[in-house]
Amino acid sequence: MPYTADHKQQTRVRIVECARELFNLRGFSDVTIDEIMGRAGLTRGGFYNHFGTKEELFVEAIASYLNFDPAQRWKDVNFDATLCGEAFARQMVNTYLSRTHLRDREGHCPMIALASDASRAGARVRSAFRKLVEHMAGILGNGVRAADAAERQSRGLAIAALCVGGMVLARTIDDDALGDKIREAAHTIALELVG
Amino acid sequence: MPYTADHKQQTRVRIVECARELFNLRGFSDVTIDEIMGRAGLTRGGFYNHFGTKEELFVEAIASYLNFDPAQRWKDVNFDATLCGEAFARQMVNTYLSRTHLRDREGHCPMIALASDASRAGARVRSAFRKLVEHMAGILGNGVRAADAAERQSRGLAIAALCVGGMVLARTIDDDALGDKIREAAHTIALELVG
DNA sequence: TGTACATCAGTGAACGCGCGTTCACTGATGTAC
DNA sequence: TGTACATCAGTGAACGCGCGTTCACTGATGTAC
Repeated sequence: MPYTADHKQQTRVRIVECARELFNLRGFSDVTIDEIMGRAGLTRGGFYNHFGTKEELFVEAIASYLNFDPAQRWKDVNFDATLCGEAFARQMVNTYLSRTHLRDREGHCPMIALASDASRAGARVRSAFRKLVEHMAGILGNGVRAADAAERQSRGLAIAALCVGGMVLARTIDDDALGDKIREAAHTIALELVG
Repeated sequence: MPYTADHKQQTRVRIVECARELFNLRGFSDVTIDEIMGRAGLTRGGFYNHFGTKEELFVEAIASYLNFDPAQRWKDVNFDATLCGEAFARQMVNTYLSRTHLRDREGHCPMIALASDASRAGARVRSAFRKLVEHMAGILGNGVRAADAAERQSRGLAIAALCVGGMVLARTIDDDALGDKIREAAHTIALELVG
């Protein structure tokens, strides 16, 4: 067998990362396979050695964010993966609504820029997207004071909505100062809601 | 002058409405001018009698939502435009996070499905988008109890983020029951935040 | 150890299709007389 | 009032371009001997 055993796998991971960045920047439809492969240091034709279709890559790009490590990408973010409960939820709010996250327009969470593209895509894309929502809302719900499991879930979902919505609006606005106000406003309220 | 004075204007308005609906459904890039004109009962070629470019139509489609009248589109929504202050803000939260609004995937607010497309578009599109955000946050801010103008603005922006984020996630999720839970959770918290 | 071979990740040209935009033309309608 | 005309909203074919996908080929690398 030519090439080392994980050579192809490494290439595949690189393509997925490049795709997630470009999709974040310019959306699923407007990014070409040519560009993605170029960013990964490859050429167009090789794409189909790794993925059956462009949409299959979209699935992977979204799903890959479940393994995202904030501390690795953002040196100024102290992310402690060993925390739990309220402390972990507060940390997630602080990281998600940080200025660093807002400014990283290619590395940020796919829910911020790709929700609409995902809503129009196939079942596997939407399933990957749902897993991100459930993951985030689960962590936030675990950190919240609530009377029962239903209220815990409900508040987790609402705080996730506030985090994502704050970033969506802050990212889109054509006025950096106002964008940062939106981010800060959402941050303040989200922390209040965690308790 | 052939045709009545406002014939062309009426056609233009119809094109803008059809465009907003299609953009909401499938995004700016994936909707063709052919489809938009077809929905408006016209043919492709006539488009450039009304607009210089496809992006110019995008500006109008977003801006047109400022004149949106919920009561006219949604018969089951009682929208009283004469309310003011807290009552008007509560009414906006109730309408925005209603099941009716969530289910109307072509008629809903452009901020829900088109934020990413807008963020990648030109200055005029982004300006139109910002006006929507400011309009909504202004109404919400006016309905909130706050110590000063800055806090009023901040809380208005945060509630707007929660409304938009709740609809973005609820709309994208591939599980109707969970989608509605997200909408309800955001609705509950948004009403609490208005006060 | 060195060499020939087999494998398959990667290449790049080509295909087919569809979209934004242009343009010469049509024909319905308001106006002049 | 009736008719000829001028206007311009609307038509639809055509253009140019770029993208997703395919495919025959290349060449770097691990393996067999």
